[in-house]
Amino acid sequence: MSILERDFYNRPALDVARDLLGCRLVRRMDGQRLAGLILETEAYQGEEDLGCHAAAGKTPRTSVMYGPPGHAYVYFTYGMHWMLNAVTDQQDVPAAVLIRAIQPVEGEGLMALNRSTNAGQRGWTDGPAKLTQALAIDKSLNKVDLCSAADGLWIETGIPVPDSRVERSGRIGLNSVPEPWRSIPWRFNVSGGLND
DNA sequence: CGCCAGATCCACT
DNA sequence: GTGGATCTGGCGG
Repeated sequence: MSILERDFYNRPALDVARDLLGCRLVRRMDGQRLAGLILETEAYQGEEDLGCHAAAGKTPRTSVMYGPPGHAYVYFTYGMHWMLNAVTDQQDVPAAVLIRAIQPVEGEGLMALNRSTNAGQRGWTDGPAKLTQALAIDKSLNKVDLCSAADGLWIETGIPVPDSRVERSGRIGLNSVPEPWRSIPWRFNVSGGLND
């Protein structure tokens, strides 16, 4: 295993979003490892990106995005869901990458327990709020350092994903965000999963 | 299957 | 007071 270093995150969100595909998201719970390969991401870059929470400026909620790269930005939405982002780009440039889907590879049993539904394995972690539930991620992990295993959440190198397997599209769920931000192709996903 | 409404609460206006 | 980077179950075709 090799934990991604801070320099990996010290780049624009668009670059980090692309390169996080295939990397291994790891959560330590009760001494056990829960992990999945990242299949889908979205980039949110700067106050000028009207789809980014930082478009509202620096607030208590968005402050972590203005800090150093390589930390977790975990926020609450829709009255019941937690979302996991990785803060990117240099200090004072608010940017982050939303992790939208993973493919479980370690600790599948615990993930199933964390998810209430009895859907197939693919249904455990194929949405941004599903994977946070499967990995027991909530506000207690907001702002933790992803470049260290000390806080129980980090990202390791994984399986390289060639450009031929990467699909791009507009970001999901930005229903009231004006163009071009609503449709700009800042969502990345691995076509067909990683069943190599 | 696809569509739709309900759930539920916090940050920001 | 408003609406959201969502998910789920129920209902109809």
